[in-house]
Amino acid sequence: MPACTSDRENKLPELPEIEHLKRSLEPLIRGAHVLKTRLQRSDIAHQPGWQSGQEIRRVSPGELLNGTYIDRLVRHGKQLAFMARNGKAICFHMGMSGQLRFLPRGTRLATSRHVHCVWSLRGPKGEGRLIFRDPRRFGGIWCFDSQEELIRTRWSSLGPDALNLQGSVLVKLLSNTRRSIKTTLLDQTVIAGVGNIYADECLFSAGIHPATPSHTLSRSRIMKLNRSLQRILSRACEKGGSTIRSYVDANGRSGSYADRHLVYGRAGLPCMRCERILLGMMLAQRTTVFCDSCQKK
DNA sequence: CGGTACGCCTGAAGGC
DNA sequence: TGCCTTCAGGCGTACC
Repeated sequence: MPACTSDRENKLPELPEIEHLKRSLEPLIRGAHVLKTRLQRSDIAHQPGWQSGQEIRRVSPGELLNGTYIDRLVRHGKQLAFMARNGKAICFHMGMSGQLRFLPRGTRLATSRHVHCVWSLRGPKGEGRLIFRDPRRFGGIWCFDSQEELIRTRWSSLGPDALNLQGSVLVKLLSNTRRSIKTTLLDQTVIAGVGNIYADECLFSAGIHPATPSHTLSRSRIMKLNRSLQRILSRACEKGGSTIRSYVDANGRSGSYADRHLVYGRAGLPCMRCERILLGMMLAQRTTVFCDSCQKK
């Protein structure tokens, strides 16, 4: 039996990866004075009102928090925001391959390819540069004049954060949609933060077939699903998220959760629970792996 | 409402 | 060995 497939671990940073990133960045940049910003690729930064095809409004250094202080880091779902002392806010989405790295003064990045924005900071642990790097450019930076505007215009369309979600809330969210449970879990406007890896993992853990129509799930099965979701997400947050080649934390370290994946990336391999061969299917245009024996509709 | 498809983008991996 | 093709993924959007 092969130990593992040639797991093409190239998946997006989901909630646990972003939460771990937030925790690793906080001691380095919370309270930091932003001394200088350099936007290398203007199309990676967005402002409300800017739409592709229209005239491009240049994002100014001030909008990237130049001259002010980073007071707080806030995560919602897969998105991370810096709240500044002057009231402004910037929000990051890492897409598939986004990285935020803090480089203490004197250290260099192995490659500066695909570095789109650089902030020079005087932080609580000393000076350094914060870099945003995103080879695939599915991610981006959104600039807001106020924190209220970020929440009103960008985060209001997201569902409640998946971490510490109450089971009874999940019951309510799933009750009025006929879509498959996997599709619903991936919909950020329903629940914020669940991506393909953790959707498959928590459905396996809860014994629920991914194609089950959401509204047919009993209250007790949804409560069980939520317990699985909370356990898997919180454990992954502590471990630093999945080991995904493209994900690294603020210090450049990758996560260590991959060895705990029971279904993700294991289609065609034996189920860890019953040893039957795990099946793969496409659901919501995404690779889905499940055990036909352990997971029921 | 839900489902299906596409484009965006790069690098890993597989075939030859 | 190196070139070429395929594929993965979130998310916005279009269309049935």
